[in-house]
Amino acid sequence: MASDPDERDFIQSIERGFAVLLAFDEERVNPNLAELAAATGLSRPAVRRILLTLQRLGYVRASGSRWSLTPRVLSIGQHYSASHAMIEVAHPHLLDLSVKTGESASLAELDGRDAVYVARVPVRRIMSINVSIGTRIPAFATSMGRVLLAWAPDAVVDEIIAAGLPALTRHTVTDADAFRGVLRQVRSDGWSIVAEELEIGLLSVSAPVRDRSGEVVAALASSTSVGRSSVEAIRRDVVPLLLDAAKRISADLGYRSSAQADRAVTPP
Amino acid sequence: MASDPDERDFIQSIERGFAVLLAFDEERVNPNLAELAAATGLSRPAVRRILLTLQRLGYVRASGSRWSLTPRVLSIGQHYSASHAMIEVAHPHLLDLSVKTGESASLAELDGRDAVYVARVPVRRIMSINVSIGTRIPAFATSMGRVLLAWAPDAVVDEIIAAGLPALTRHTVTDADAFRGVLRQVRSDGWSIVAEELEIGLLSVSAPVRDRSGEVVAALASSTSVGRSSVEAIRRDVVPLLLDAAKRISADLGYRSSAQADRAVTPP
DNA sequence: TACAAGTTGTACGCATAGCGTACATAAGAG
DNA sequence: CTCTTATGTACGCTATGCGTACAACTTGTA
Repeated sequence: MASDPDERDFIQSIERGFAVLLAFDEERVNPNLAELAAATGLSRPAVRRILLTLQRLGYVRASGSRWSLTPRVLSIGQHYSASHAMIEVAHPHLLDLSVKTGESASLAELDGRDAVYVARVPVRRIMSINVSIGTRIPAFATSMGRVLLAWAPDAVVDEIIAAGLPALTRHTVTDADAFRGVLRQVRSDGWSIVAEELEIGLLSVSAPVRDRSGEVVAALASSTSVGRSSVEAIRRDVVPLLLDAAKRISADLGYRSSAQADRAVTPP
Repeated sequence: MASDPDERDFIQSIERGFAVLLAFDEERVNPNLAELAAATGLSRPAVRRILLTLQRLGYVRASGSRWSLTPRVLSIGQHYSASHAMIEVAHPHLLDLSVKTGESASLAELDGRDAVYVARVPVRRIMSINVSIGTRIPAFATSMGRVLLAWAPDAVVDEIIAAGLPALTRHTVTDADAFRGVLRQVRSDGWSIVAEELEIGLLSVSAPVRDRSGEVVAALASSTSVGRSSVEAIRRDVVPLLLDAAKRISADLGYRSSAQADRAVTPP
């Protein structure tokens, strides 16, 4: 019933704790004991013990016989931002890019098959898409994801292809060979534009950010919509700004391009 | 050595798992086993088992003998936002308030002694303070915190006073009786302005948001700096806008004011 | 009012999950 | 090449956490 705790050095209770914590979602906003037990596949007494534990730790709260998450769970993510200098370093550059393009700017990292937003400067529009830090999007169908995959180990790409490339819109690249070709193109171009493959109307362009070791650690992106721009306009106007911003973030992270000597070296 | 697992129905391993996860912070960005063991007070084999477990769950990653968090930890907070309709409901109103005031707008909830940002519309300034969703600030010295405390059970206020009211700046209200007086004033005014009590130069004003049961569940705030505004200007210009926005969010949450009939009842 | 259906709380004895001590081993530093 | 400091491994014991089984409530229905 539990997933696969067949390995040594694995603490079952921790897995179970997270299972219960993550069972709170759109489907289960205020679940009761029985619902959580059903959702996690654990016995009711086990779920109860876990909930009482999480309650004592401040992550969940009971109102009658219904349970809900507390804002404490948001704090867990704070530790990520606090422990990754890149996010702070990148922020002024995101802001700068956003001002120059008039569009939202984002930074994402790869986690499994998803790109995860780790920093973002939104643009003030009423109908802005609901994207926040921590939001996950399938890597294969987004510009940020493709940049991350283009420089990722082959095994990662293979695993994503093996998991399947579903057609999220009628424009999504779903053929494995075509997809590998796209990644090769991204690697040679140094940037990726994806038009309406994740969602109709959505355009985004992305470039890699490297750390001091030269490894691609994140993808910088600028996104807009078909109403406001086009693939051609992006290629002409946004790509240079994006590459420049990505280069400056990389430089701030200590990356020294071997191909060309960077003029502005400013780690304050 | 462990904190106090003396109660029944408490799963020690879950507490330990979070202890290790939260030991990653500014102090320990890439800790090794020994550092984490020292930080948590656990034995090295125990920390190792926990790390291997967290690694399998995708929350930490090993690079050599150093460990670091993965962006997966950011996803935990997503479950909070997903399971709290208020955040989505409030967003357009935050945006509207931010546009009207030209300042950042925020929504926070009370968690222990802190106010926790759960939604926010930042203003695009280079020197914007580094506040993001999940950021915690001491409730007693902020306008949002005081609004939340003004309508919180006495026990919560007592506990905060018992924990002490440190002088964070030279303007901070640190006297227990004076503080209770401030909360009484907030309750009768229906809003709170706090000037430079958390940080020199920081001004903020806040008003309560109620759910359908009439309980105060969050605080809406507008914040600015002494260079751009003043307490008098906020009281005159911002308070009416803030109260209006807070009222509309409350209405969207199903709150019906008993004192006065709301004219605009617009749940779309 | 009594019954039924669906809850959550509690007790308890067993198995084993997870514990720490102790030792082996690898990697630098001097 | 030894000393130091780190991480990996083994192992036996204990108490931690497990699920079954039952009790106590609550709520809707006959």
